[in-house]
Amino acid sequence: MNDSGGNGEKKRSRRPSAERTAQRDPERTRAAILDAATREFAENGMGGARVDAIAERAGTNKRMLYHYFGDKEQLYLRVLEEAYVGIRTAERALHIGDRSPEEGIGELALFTWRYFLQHPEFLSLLGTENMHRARWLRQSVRLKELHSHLIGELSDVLERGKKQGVFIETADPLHVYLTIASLGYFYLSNQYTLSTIFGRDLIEPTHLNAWERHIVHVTLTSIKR
Amino acid sequence: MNDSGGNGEKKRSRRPSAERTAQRDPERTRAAILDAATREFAENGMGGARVDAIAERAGTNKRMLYHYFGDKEQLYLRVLEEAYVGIRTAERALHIGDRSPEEGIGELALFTWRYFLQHPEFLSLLGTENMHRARWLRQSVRLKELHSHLIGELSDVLERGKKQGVFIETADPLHVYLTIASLGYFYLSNQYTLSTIFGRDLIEPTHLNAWERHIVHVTLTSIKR
DNA sequence: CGAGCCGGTAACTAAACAGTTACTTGATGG
DNA sequence: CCATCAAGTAACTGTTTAGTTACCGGCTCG
Repeated sequence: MNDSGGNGEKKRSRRPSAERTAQRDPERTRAAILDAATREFAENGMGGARVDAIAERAGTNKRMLYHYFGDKEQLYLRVLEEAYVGIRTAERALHIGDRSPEEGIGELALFTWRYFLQHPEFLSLLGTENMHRARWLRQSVRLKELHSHLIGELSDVLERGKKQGVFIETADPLHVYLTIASLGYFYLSNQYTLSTIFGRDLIEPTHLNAWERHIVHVTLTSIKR
Repeated sequence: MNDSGGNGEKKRSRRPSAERTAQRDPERTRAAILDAATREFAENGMGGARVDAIAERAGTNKRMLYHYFGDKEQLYLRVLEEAYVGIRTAERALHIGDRSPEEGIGELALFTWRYFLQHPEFLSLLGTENMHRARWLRQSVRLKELHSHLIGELSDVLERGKKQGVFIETADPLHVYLTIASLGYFYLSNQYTLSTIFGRDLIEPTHLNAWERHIVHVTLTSIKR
């Protein structure tokens, strides 16, 4: 991780005047910038995010930001890539093929909903990127292989379900995933306008639980024979 | 509308030198600004939209924009309000209660999908507003009554379906509407990232038609007994 | 030990931005 | 035919912004 390697613990100076300057830690600074940028881009979008605000949130300054990430656009793309890596990595750990087809799909629906719920910044980043017609994501070279695994595994589960006669023949893996993602994404990312216009606080635990059950119900009834 | 009222049609000058300066038309200028602002805000969000760009798109200048709308925030709220009025007005014309319960719900699903498809700027504005946690929509005084009609009419249709034994007893009007809106919104507003990561062009007519049928199918199977 | 490198700071710059002001033009009514 | 007023123009202002530059200080290795 750290190039200057070895005994990284002994760096602390004993001089009392040095207490404001924390020990140097490139990895931590880099991670802090990425984390701060994730929050800033999620809250304000690519256009609305401020480089100064990111530096301040990270407890550092612009010089370091440009040093580690080049410029605002490259930093944004990094944030977006990391967000995708996050969800796809967690998804793989599910192993939805280890259960019965019905349980596997239900599990994926539950996982997706809960991941969205715990990672509002991911939803927001997707929204921003789509407003810009995937301008930056399209340039990404890292994200070609990442998503095929999901569709492949989902496809296997559906095939098994069809052979067992529990799923309809027309069930399509991409459609099933889009259904699950739609129901989670819209409810959460649009909760503020929806709560306002319909006068119901959608983020309340009661409603949240009801919608979780609804997602699983809708997904399964739409593909069950 | 126009304070100086009366005979607004006879204003045209016959002087040939006046051809570059179009006739004065406050209503048209106002509408042009609102239209230009809708596109600019939809494409760039509240933070990313540029007042100069709006004026240029409208074929006018900032002075007129500030004259008619006050400032950028008030203009943005106006755009948002008009967008909501647009969809809710079109929805009312449907009269989903005039058909059988099943047909009524199917009709609402089809309408919503097609409206979203034809008004991408509406979806984008919702996205922007939600990123800001409905900061401006909450301030709107015009939009309290607008949405209750939809839920009321939907509720009636569901009740009728339950009495006829075609719908399950647990079907909830808000859930049904959220299901329909989710499936349309996510597919369209996230089409760019989805097409990129899954390598399938979702805006192609074949896929569009398949998803339209899917929405109706999912909505109805989720509430049918 | 001291040269140089690396993590980090802060002040700066050129451009872009929202909002304003001084002005022009042309229609209208007395 | 001129005083008035509203529609419209364009240049300006103070502030904010992305990106840069000059500098600091401590660690490490020759």
